[in-house]
Amino acid sequence: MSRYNAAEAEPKWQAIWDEMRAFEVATDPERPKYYVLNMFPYPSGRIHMGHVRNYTMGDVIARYKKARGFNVLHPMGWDAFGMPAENAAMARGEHPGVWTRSNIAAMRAQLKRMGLSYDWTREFATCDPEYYAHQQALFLDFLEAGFVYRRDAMVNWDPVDMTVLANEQVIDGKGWRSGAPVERRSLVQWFFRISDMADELLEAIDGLDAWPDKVRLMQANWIGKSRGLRFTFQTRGAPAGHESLAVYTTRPDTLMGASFAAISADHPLALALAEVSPEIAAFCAECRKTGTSEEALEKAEKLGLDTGITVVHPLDPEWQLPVWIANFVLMDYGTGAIFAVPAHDQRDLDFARKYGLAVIPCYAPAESETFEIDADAYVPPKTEPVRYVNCHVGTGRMTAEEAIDRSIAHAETGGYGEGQTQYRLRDWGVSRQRYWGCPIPVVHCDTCGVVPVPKEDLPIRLPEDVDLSLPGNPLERHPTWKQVPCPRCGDAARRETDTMDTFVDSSWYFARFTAPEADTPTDAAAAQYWMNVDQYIGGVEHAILHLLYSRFFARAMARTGHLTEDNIEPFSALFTQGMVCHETYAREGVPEPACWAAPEELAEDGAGGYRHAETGERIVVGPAVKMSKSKKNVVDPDDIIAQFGADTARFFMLSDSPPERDVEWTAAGVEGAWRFVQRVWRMADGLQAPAVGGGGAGGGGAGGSGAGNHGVAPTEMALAAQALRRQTHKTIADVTSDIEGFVFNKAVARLYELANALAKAADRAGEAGMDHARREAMETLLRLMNPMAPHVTEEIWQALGNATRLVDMPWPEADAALVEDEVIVLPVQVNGKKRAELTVAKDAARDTVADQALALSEVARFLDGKAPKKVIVVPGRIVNVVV
RNA sequence: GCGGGCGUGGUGGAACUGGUAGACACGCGAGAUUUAGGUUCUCGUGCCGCAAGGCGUGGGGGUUCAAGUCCCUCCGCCCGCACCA
Repeated sequence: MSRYNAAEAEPKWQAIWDEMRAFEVATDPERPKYYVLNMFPYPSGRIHMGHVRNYTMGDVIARYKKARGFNVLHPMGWDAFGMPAENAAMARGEHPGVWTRSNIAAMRAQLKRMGLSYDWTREFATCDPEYYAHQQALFLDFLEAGFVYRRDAMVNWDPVDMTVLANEQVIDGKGWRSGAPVERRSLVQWFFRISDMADELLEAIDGLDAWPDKVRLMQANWIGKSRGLRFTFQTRGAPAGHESLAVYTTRPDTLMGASFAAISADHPLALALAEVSPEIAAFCAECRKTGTSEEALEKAEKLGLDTGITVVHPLDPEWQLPVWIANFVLMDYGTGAIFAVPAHDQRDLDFARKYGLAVIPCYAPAESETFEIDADAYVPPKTEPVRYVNCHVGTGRMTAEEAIDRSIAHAETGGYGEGQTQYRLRDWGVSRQRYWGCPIPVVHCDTCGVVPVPKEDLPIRLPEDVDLSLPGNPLERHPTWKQVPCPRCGDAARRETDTMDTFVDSSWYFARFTAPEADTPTDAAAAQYWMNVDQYIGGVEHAILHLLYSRFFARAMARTGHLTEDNIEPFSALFTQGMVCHETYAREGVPEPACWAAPEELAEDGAGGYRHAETGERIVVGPAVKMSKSKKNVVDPDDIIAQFGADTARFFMLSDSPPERDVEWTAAGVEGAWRFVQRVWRMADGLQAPAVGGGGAGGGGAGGSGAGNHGVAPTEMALAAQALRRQTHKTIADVTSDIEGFVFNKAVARLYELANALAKAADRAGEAGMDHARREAMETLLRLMNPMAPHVTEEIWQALGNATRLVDMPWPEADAALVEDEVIVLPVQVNGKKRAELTVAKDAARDTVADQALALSEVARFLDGKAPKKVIVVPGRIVNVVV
């Protein structure tokens, strides 16, 4: 009996597919298309198991859809700009481009060993001038259309990477990559006007019904729409130019509960006051320090300073409120100023208690006569009716929503304010003071100002000779690169030295894949045919940034003629897969970073545990966590492919856990997948020579019926053969719906079941129809398994004597007559507990079923000769006898 | 704090609109093959019990002929956002 040799077969089949150009596709309006895309990787050097899992899922979908007759676009490329290349360049003295290119070469080779069905002719890297030239063209068109602008802005400055970060890249007040506390600086920056599309981007989320709810919710929260009232206070005692103070509130129904106004330390009024008051200046400086760098905002104490200024309450000219500068008021939301209602807002209450300010309730719990605010603000849900006791638009029970509506109307009628919708989403700052990114194609001229580079001069290439040994922007320091004549007047001018955020690169690559050779960013015909991406697959960590930016980009591209309005939602369906985890091994008694041991450092201790092979320390096995170099719990895909083959790695990645959940990588699990691959191979061995006994288990020399069994009428067919055929066709139906539904673990389970049935059927070789049924089952197994384990299935398919290639075979069709059972087994319950089973015809009448159930001895036992109270028959499901 | 998700054997996980809980796999146990180990094959495996039977989906309560699934309540874990007015 031979053994399947993956090391030999896999490269062979990969070469055959290459030669066939099996996965190269072209626009073909005659055929339906399917575009399946995995989030392209950053070329960090090596692929990891997360990539293997992600790309295997995409490949299953791609191969399956191809078999279903679709013209499948399945491309791969590289998200190749970014900081790590510069860091590596600094560390090794190697040019970022050289480092990146060699990483790409290594990773491409790894991906090829996995047998993924990519159209490699479409490959590109975002650092290719052929790619970023078109990105620059898009930038110019966006600039002309008003989607891009430049302004002086307070930015998040990463002092380690010496670059600006987008709000989205600041996590807990720290740079997402460097982890350094972010500082605030004022710089002139380029922005994409994404906030103008906030409402459109929010509304369209409703239509993304093939996206995970979780992602849709995260995007909606990120955009953060709120409805409220904007109105103006008249000030008393404020410096000139600050006679009024605008505030925004989502609770205008609590206007009567106002006890003070508060402004941000960055508010123009605060800045004006700081000019003349050292005390205020010092306080504002203190606020800014804690603003972003303090990580424990939760514990951050409310700080405030009374400015001495007052404002007049809009509903009562005699009523004046003090104006405080408060550290919890943000300048970049609303107007940077609020009015505070301590009774119904916890922050305001904390502040009021600390500084002895008034607490005035507007509404109270319905049941309470003696209502008092203590340490907790009273904040009932907006949708529930509450008892208003002090409100300018009415008292008594009403919902806050209703009161808010009335309050806005009241303000608009009274002319002191207007309804306003606010968004949390802010414009996307894309300027980065780095070398390894796409240059922004404009020139700064002292006479003409900001001048776009003419498109015929694109790309603006990055200079090759750069000095990366110093912090800061190498383009700024370059001796000649930025010196150019102004495209408009010809005088000496300077190039823009900012490069684009790398999220820009990944915001339109999916469109470029539809025509990677086009001499414009997209090709209309190709984009029309291939877009949108039918299935996008990637990590949930991109749920907000990348996906939101891409949605913005598609709209901006449509409005500048690079896509159509049909393609403003680029990803029709999204799937976010879970991570690949692995146990951790810690050497006992060794402190944290040093304690981690790699699996190969372990030795079994003979008692079911491990010791460290060299030091002998006891090993504490920790829970499975995401694979990471620092925890030393990574498994290298190359090692697995070398040992077991790509099919095994792919099959295991699909088999153990639901795709959206984390999967734990275990040696036992991989071996299980490997055993299954070998088992399928052996089963085919038995089928090749049915006449010569001894191949399969048991059996003996009963074979010999040869091919004559094909076409045996069902009535003549042995029961076992019929049963096998039924199972084969049920498996087709189940696996098909499992793949469609992205439940690969269940599809795998169905394949195991079919294989088990096939193995059992080997005992009955030679029975009428059995050889045919076995052959059908075997071939079906191969065809259903092919998208998951493409090499071994091709190999067996060929060994079975087929001249065709599975890669070209259509998906099997389930015979509806064989999927439905004629006879079914119904569970029979007595008082809800299962007591017996009953075999009946599929379409047996209720009464017949009930009678038969009552006649069963297991049921009669409980009846004791009496009639049952009730008999419930759910056709095709269950019988329940109530006594 | 706000929003979302999850909780099922020793383990990963199945269970469609309420209808046989534990598919499939791993692990474990017994046996067969093998010089031996591994491989392979067969059988068994939720828990208690010799059995009949009983108990079982985080805890408690409810609806129903029937609840992992629906409702109420409590507990635990995970993720996202977070001084957003």
